[in-house]
Amino acid sequence: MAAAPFALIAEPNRRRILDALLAGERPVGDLVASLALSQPAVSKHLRVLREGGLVNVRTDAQRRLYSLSPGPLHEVDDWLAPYRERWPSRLDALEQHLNAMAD
Amino acid sequence: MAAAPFALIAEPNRRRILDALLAGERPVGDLVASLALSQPAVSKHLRVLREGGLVNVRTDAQRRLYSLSPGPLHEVDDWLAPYRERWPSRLDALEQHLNAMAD
DNA sequence: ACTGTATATGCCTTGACACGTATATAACCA
DNA sequence: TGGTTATATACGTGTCAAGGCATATACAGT
Repeated sequence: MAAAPFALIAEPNRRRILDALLAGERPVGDLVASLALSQPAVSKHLRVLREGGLVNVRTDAQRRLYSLSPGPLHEVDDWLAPYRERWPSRLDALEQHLNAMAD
Repeated sequence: MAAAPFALIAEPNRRRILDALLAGERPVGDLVASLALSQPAVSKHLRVLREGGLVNVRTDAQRRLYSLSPGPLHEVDDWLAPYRERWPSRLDALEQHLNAMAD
């Protein structure tokens, strides 16, 4: 049951997998090598990402090449929009700091 | 131990709390009323959000007024940046559809 | 067919977390 | 002080997800 993208990117290792795929498609073995994680663990994350529509797979002989499919991240971006408009400026940060000191 | 913003916004009810705060600061009771959730549950979410720096509290007599502090969401936005550049166009979506049909 | 390589799945354990109920704390008011 | 309102914490419970190890599956080369 394809999880929401929010939950998908909550897992640090999954974010690292996605980050690794930014450079282009990669076989599972490559990902295992770059994340200090067991091969089954990586395969399971890839499955979750696949079911969530964040990655695609392509079969190449025994290997399976995973690539990005960032479409669903759009939902996160959309949700973020109203908050982006409320981004704190540096002055706000200073103000918060002073408020914290006043406590 | 202030959780990363990614984990904070993974919880749907927490997102709803943040969304409710977009309109301005609110006492806990208001939030309880708008999310069909027990008061303790809301208080706990607020605690997590507070520790994560996503909300501020202000005491007003017996009430505690929570307000947004969206700064940490910047981290999510930053992480999202490289993916945003890879957003699928409608043509990409068509292509994916065709690829899926070809399987 | 047999072996090796690459990846996926099954099973199990563990830890985290979301929730509710009950209770504590705090501020207000009479 | 006692009672009432508003919110926080303690505690117990159920669920779920992430990880590892073992094993299955798929493909390739001999």
